[in-house]
Amino acid sequence: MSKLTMKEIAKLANVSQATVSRVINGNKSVNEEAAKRVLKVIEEVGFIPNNAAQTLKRSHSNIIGVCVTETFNPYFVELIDTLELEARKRGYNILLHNSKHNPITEWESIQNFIARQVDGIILVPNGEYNIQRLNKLAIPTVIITKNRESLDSIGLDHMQAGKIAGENFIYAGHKKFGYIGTVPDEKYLGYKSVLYENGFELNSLINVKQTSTNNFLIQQDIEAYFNQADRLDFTCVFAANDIMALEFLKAAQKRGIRIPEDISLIGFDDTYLAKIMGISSIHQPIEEMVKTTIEILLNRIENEVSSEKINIQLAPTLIERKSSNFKR
Amino acid sequence: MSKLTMKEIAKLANVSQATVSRVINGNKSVNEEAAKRVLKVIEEVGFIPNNAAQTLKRSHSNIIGVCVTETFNPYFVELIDTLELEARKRGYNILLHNSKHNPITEWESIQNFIARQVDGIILVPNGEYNIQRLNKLAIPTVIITKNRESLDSIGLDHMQAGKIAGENFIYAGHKKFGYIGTVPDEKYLGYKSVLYENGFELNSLINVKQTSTNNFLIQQDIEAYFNQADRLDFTCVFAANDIMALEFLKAAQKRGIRIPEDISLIGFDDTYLAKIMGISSIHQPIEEMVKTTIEILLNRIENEVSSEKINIQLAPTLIERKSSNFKR
DNA sequence: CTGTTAGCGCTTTCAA
DNA sequence: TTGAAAGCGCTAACAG
Repeated sequence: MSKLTMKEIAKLANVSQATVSRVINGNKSVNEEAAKRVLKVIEEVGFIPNNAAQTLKRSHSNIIGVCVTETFNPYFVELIDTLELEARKRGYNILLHNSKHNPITEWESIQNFIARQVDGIILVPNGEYNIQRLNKLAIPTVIITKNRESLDSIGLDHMQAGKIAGENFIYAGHKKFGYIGTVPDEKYLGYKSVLYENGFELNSLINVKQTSTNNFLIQQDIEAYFNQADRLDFTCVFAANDIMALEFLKAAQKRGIRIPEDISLIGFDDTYLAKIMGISSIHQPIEEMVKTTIEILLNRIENEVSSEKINIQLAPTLIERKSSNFKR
Repeated sequence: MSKLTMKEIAKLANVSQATVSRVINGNKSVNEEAAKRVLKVIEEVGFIPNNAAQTLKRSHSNIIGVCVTETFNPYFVELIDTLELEARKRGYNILLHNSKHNPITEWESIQNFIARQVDGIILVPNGEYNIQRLNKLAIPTVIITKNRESLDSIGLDHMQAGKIAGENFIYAGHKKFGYIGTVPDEKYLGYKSVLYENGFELNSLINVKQTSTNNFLIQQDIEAYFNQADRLDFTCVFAANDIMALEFLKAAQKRGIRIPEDISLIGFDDTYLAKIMGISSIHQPIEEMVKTTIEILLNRIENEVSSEKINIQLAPTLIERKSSNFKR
């Protein structure tokens, strides 16, 4: 079945191979009778053109390489899903890789993309490691969820997100502040800066290791914090993502700490985890981000426009749920 | 960068293109000096062989097509992740598709796999729609998570899973039983059969529409049930997956129904959702399933062994957590 | 409107 | 150990 070629189809339909190619590619200038015959044969034998040959010949593949840093976080799953959908609408498939926060794996993925002749790359980057190399490759690329000057990019303003969380807490009357996440990080910086500006400081940092990439490991980090702290010196806490927020919530509940009465909590990503648990969270507009990403990328691929880099920063918004909706 | 070919490498290294191919493919019979020269050039210019050409020539791609029914359920995310890892260990990439429970999309994915010259297919099927067609295609395929006689398959014994849930409830002293899910389904059948065998019956079915493929839609279905029922006529309930279990839990809590004191709850898949929420759940051994799947598939691809179909049914185990650990 | 033909970049005989 | 050359299946320019 899968060993059929246009040659056989041509023979069966009594036309040349070129004509078969024409009807498959919707070329108008084919006799209607002949076209019908070809289509019938294709249908009957279930012929599907060999994409490797097409790619080789056309020197493009209609594939977009997507590399994310993790799939454990449901935020990325939703991102991937949306990316796939929007790409498909435009006639492209996604080749998905997961760098698992490892720059070496990320680079291998990029090489694999090149080998597979992808027409463009969408990357959730791990730091700066491969940005310059990627730039030299001169393949259409857009960085998503974060901003990088040297390439096209679209991301949320993380600094601003940190500020919004901080402002919200300050406005609600908090005086003592906590942060959960891996530092340094722009959210962390933004959060801290707004605290300082208002005469406060960050009282506690619950450090999540960079290598803690699943619920269980994050839970361990948070438990470790709770176990070494005699009492909590903050009344509100901002978590770098919803998984961390959720694990904090669980650890707190386990110890009889009430959310939000004792401690207000804000997460990040606004995934369904936050929705399920009623955790306030900073929303990332996935659909807008993805649509714009595809737009920019296909423009680069298909129109080869200006070399001016595009860098878009989306504004974060806080979705308030019960975990922080409590004035002191 | 990406327009380099072996020809240029050959010229730069002062050898023939064939020799370049030889060193890339680790062919022994190449002069050591020459090989070193070639490697150096490749390194310098960052050459990566064109995979489309390789695939065309070799008539295999080292790609496995994987098509799942959804990615919303974290169970499938974990499945995909493990699949990717195990495949990569064996030198294969994954081409991932999501049929979103649509047999037409599923068939399109399969056709895309053929077009892309995948060496094999791993499928989480939607019913029976494409099983026969797939069989005719004569491409190595293994069905995962479910069993299909006409193809290689590995899955949990869903019937048995339903029985285990039912038995657990009966053993704990329950007399009135509920089920949440889309019916008919093997888990449902197994559950019901064990109830009948013990002189009980299914008192309530909370029907989740087949089209309810995310939290929100499932929530609506469950809310709809609660809203039309004056009182619950069961004291225990088995949910077809953890998402449903979770949404039931939320809907119950909202109404002051205590889990497990008023109603015992068992979910299915044993995802982190169940772990997070302390929901008892029937465990699916992902890693074992995936390893066996890859084993069977690569055996078919690389060794073209017997045409005897392999059908493996794994035994389900119940992981008891607080949602059902309560004797009446 | 249609067939012939020349490659796309690679692997792999075959001879040397 | 090596190079020349054929050809994987397809597209597209060209000639008719």
